[in-house]
Amino acid sequence: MDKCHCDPSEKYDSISTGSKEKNRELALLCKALAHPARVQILKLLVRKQSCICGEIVDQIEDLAQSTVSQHLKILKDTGLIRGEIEGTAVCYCIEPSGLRRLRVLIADI
Amino acid sequence: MDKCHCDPSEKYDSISTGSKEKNRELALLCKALAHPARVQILKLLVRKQSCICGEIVDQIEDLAQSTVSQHLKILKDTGLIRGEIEGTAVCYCIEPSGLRRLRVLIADI
DNA sequence: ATGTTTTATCGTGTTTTAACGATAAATAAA
DNA sequence: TTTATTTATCGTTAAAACACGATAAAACAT
Repeated sequence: MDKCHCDPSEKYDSISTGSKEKNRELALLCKALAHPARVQILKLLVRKQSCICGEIVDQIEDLAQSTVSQHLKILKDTGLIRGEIEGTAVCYCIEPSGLRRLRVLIADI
Repeated sequence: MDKCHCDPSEKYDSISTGSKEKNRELALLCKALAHPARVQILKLLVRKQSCICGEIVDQIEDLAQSTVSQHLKILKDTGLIRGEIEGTAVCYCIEPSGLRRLRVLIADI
């Protein structure tokens, strides 16, 4: 609860808020994690370092299969996970570069 | 592009994806950053360690004053920034605990 | 007291997200 | 070949996000 005073000596022009592109990129990654189910899926895949097939659907309780499938698609399109067809099932796993990128951009804030 | 095989030996029950509450919390923080303008505002306030009054509106080009105000409100409600009335202006600054929390939860993934 | 500046809020329209059931597509099993 | 299993996609509905102009509220200046 400390005070908060403006310092007019600092010029705004001299402050870079990073490239527009990076901001957009971070916003997209964050949007992908802007839903509890997607956070849960990502964590699940991080912890089970080998990948998980469709039982993700069972883990995410209270959501229909089609809904979970949508969430998986969002994570995949954002580059945070990867899916590979394994017979009749599909095997999802972390896309490490995506997660790394997220961490870098967050650190950049 | 390495292979991706399921390991049926790992039991899903034994894997914790963190408390539902934490997942929800991270999702909310991420949602707050799920828009480029909000990312930009946050970065601006981090870099200018003393706070900035309404010129944020000028920095965020192409958005109306009322829209920027909405974004500021979202960041404030999420606990990432703080606003304090300073005469007729309002002075925004980072809420360090919020950003710290975000970093912790991201690291937790 | 009156007018000006700054910011928040309201009302509105548009777009995007979220969720579901139903169904299609692909493979495996019978 | 037929049937079952698994997953993605389609169509729909409801809710939330986004953006804007207009306006209200508060403090300052005249």
